[in-house]
Amino acid sequence: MPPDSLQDAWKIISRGTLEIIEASDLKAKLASGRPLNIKLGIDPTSPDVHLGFTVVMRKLRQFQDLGHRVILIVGDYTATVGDPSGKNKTRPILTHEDVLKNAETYKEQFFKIVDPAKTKVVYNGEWFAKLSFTEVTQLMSQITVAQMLEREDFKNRYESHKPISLHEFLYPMMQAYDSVMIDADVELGGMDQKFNVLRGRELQRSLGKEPQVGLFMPILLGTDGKEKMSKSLGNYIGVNEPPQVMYHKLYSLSDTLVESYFQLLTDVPLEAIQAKVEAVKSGALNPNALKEELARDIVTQYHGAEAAEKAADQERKIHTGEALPEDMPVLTVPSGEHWVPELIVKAGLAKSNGEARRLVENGGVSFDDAKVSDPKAKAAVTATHLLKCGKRNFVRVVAG
RNA sequence: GGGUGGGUGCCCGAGUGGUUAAUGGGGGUGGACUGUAAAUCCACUGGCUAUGCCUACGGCGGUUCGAAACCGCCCCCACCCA
Repeated sequence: MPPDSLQDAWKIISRGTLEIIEASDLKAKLASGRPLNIKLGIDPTSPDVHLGFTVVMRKLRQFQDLGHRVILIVGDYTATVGDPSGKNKTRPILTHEDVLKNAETYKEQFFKIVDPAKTKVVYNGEWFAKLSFTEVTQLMSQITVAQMLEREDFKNRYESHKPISLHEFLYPMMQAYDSVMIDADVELGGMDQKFNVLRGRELQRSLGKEPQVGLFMPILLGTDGKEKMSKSLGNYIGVNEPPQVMYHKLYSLSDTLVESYFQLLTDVPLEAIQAKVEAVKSGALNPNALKEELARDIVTQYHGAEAAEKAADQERKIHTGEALPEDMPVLTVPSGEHWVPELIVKAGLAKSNGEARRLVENGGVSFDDAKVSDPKAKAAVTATHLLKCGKRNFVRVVAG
């Protein structure tokens, strides 16, 4: 590889990374000109892929575009152990069957970003199923309890008197063993994976193999701008979400996240991002405009330019009050009088009559643009009506 | 195996016989403001067409007019000792 393209490659690879251990090793590997084995291990516990996962996937794709090979390790075995990383409690152990099913859903979403032609998928049960107890023992003898307890999450749990099951100690070593088995050159992960990835490096070295490089990407914060993006926290944007939903979530993103989202989720050149952020700071650029650009870019990646355009248009209309969402949910009920809270529940806008009642009492509900303030109110459904709860929740109520 | 401290609503965490779905915080939802966001302020936050009824403080029994609180047994967690 000629030196200038090597430099370009480095620029692409290092974009957005938090840490590369060791950068010099990676440069050497890249300079060798051979296709590298880029490892990503997944533990398909939740099959819904959100933008947080795509940070790493995009990086994989960049490696592929530079001629390298991705090895996706589906942790069918490790998932039954449960990665303790970043958790303050023991994860539930999945059945093997669940894992395989989740893996399929995961792969489908994974290949929206990563090129399947340059990807090898392996299940780590392939080797772990054959490992003897003696071999496991030998593997575990490579690390001490004190070393394990240095790891942030274990330490915290230990100190705060939360349980740590002994089997959780197996996980980092299993992940390390994966690297050995596939001759990983680079392993990608979030910073929460640092400990595990470094174990892989150590293990390879002690077995006389070329150690892998750890490439760590930042954890993408969720739409609230506080916690990491996660489904259970409800601050996620799923790659399978419809364009309108995706657009809206991105558009209502916390201001503080715009720069990092651009950096980690788009290919907009870093200098250009910087310039835009400066422009917003100086007041030359409306922050909304920048968010709009972000939302459009990302929605385009998953749904195409046309869908993004449409979503942008819809979003704008909704906010200016010009129009209602096009595809709002429809609730069909027999014509006649209906207790409003009941309609709200049926429409899925509240979980219980009590909650719906409270919505009404709080003044968040309107029926055909008339505010409903009496929780006992009934609405006459005769044709097609508009039920609104809060600013953005609309339901078409149709007599039928 | 022995000892100690614990298990409370979505989460954290008060409460130790008696108005009460159960202080407070977080989170969530609605409203005001705004830029859609943030910050701030206000309201709501177990279920039930409901001035009442039901379900709730690890589980099951018991004491009592009355228990989340007292007693017994059991389950679970952490720590210390072995």
